[in-house]
Amino acid sequence: MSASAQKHDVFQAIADPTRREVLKLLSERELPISEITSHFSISRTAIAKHLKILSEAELVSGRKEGREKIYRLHPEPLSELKQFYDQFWSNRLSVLKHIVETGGENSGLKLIPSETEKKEP
Amino acid sequence: MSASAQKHDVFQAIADPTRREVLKLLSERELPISEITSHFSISRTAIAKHLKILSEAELVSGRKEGREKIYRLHPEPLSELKQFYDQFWSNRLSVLKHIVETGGENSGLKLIPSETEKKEP
DNA sequence: ATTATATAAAACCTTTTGGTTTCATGTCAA
DNA sequence: TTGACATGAAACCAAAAGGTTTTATATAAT
Repeated sequence: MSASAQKHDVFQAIADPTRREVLKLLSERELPISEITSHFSISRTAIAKHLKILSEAELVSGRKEGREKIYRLHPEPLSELKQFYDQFWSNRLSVLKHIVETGGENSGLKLIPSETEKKEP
Repeated sequence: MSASAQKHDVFQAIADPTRREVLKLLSERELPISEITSHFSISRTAIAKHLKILSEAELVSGRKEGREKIYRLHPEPLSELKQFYDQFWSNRLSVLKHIVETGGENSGLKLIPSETEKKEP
């Protein structure tokens, strides 16, 4: 097992709000399709398709138990999100550049006076 | 400024690989459309559309300078990604649950023997 | 054996996406 | 003022997304 052709990647998988909701549901406990469906206003078939996409992205897996299929979350691939995020926001020169260039506006970070400067006003 | 109707959100914006590449490019320095286009094999028009989507998600902004339009990155909204990621992976009971239930397989985390147990074999 | 549940699979439909090509417009350079 | 850029905007297209409905199948419960 290794190189999977992966028709759907994590980024695509989480692009849809319904799919994000499903993941949230499954983060609490594993659930059969029917129960997942009950949380939404769309058809069971539609949910099944969403689950298929999520499982292609390896974010969930389903096992059949009796007549129902029970899905469980596999949060691992979400680390790609963090990676992507970090590419722009963590320990990166570009962030410093951004802050310097903009003076920190809108950066979510601020250039603040040092401790020593702040104390004793 | 506040409630923006936001036709495209961050998740949708980064769903497309080309768009992710564009963001990467812009993380180095701001660039005019033509130059961005030169990094891809698709038309300038297509790139312009991608930029529109990115700017609807407020991930980039463009200013017109002379005859060219220069785009710059606005990484702030990407924090939504981290938020989403953290929802599943950080400081969450569900993570512990997941680890306990699976014994840590595929979790990216492991249950290892404590220091004292490990020492002196 | 019969019926109700839970899902699977297929066919179909509409809207959105990701592209293209074509034409118009503003700006810089000769 | 005449081109040569750099874009903007519109029309058009094929394929993918997100749904629905219908039909079939396996399993549980009576």
